[in-house]
Amino acid sequence: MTFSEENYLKAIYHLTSHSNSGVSTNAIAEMMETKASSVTDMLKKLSDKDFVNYKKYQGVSLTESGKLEAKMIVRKHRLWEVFLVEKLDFSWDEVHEIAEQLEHIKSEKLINKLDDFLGNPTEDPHGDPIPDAKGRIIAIEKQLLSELVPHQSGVCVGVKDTSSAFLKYLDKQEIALGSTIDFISKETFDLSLKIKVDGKELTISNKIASNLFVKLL
Amino acid sequence: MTFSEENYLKAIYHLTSHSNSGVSTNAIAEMMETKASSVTDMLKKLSDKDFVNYKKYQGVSLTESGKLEAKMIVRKHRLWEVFLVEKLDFSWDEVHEIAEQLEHIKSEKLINKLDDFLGNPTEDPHGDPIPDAKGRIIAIEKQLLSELVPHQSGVCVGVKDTSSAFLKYLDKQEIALGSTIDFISKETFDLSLKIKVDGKELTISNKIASNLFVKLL
DNA sequence: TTTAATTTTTAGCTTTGTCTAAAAATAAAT
DNA sequence: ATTTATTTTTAGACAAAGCTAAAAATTAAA
Ligand SMILES: [Mn+2]
Ligand SMILES: [Mn+2]
Ligand SMILES: [Mn+2]
Ligand SMILES: [Mn+2]
Repeated sequence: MTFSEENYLKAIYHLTSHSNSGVSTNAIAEMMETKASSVTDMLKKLSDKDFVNYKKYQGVSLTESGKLEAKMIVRKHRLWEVFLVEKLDFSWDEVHEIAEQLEHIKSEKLINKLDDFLGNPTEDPHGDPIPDAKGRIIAIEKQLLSELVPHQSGVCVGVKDTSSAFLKYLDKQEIALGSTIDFISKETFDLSLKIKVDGKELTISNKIASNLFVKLL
Repeated sequence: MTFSEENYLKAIYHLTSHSNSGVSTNAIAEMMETKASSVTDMLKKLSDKDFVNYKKYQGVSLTESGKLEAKMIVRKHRLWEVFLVEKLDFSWDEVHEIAEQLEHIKSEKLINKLDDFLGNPTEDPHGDPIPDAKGRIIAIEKQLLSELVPHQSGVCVGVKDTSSAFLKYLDKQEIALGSTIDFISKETFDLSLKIKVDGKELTISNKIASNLFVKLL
């Protein structure tokens, strides 16, 4: 399995994880920042290897083996992110790029030992679940802060956007995983939210709220 | 810098580190398990990028920038080996292959943080020196056990052959880095050595002795 | 239901790194 | 000093992964 094949599987996995229907060539091309023609070429290759179900012009989906492969790459990515944050003291906005490289290291023994070394974490630094060695995922119920109604409270458990810009914004506002968030009121004009973060009042835009996952208290 | 370019630089570095004259195309081909024609192609590319001094038919050597690049790859390789052994509890015969992959991960910050996390080790699990962030190497004086004369004693500080087979043999004989070795006598017929390892008497072949580095007591 | 727009695929080209086979240069041996 | 052997380089081919431009299929619009 080449790096490129692994990256395509991962992209298809992420695109199909929420809407579990087939995914389009263009959607993959956009996510991978490549051209549709390149995607078509790769889909044929992945189809020959039985990692995807592909019929011309009809979108693509992962086979069971393709899904497992994808989950193992995601597992590696997220475990390495935990390592970088917990052991090497990286901040959560710096780890994604490095994990993009580390996720391609091939050694089952390595990743399982790393898993143990980290204490078998179930979530990565961004609150995303880490598949176990068999591909099982423990999904916690969480919802977007933007979907709450005033006077509800929750704990911040994840971010939807994991861009460095967004994560740095959260650092600046002192919003972190584990922060208690009380939803006070919503402004009807721009849908911005007045909230309390660990007791401290703050106003955030709806865009921010729709990228923050909370678990209701 | 591609993985392949990095591997060539590393090979040339290792081939020139002892005999610091130019190295032949064939020698590189043999070390990299590839063909001489492939080597020639790569040497042109590395020469264009000023990593090597290369003139047709006249062997090749590293430029200063090439040597520094090579050292940084060796640094990464050896630091990752320390990580695998010290933190993840791998044995010293398992780490080389994985380090061959990890040495290509690109992030200066990562490797320097890893270095600190490991306590800035100066040697890897096989006793080889780890270049620092600037490429400096602290060489300890050591010699092959096969070069000693009877009644000399030393501490085992390194291995020349790092193959899994050899390392497993040493494990079996309970010879490890740090073991005290007393050289008792040499058999004239086959040059085999009678030694004591931490007080326990043992006979080893000359081939073994010529792959063990000791520091004289 | 034709036409128009969009999406997807194909065809052909490029780069990287590899290979084999042949040619050229160097080294060794008569 | 030739001839022979070895080493090194070149020439040409191939697979992987990407691209552009054109063709084909599908979807949307008129
Ligand atoms: Mn990530
Ligand atoms: Mn993450
Ligand atoms: Mn090694
Ligand atoms: Mn080593």
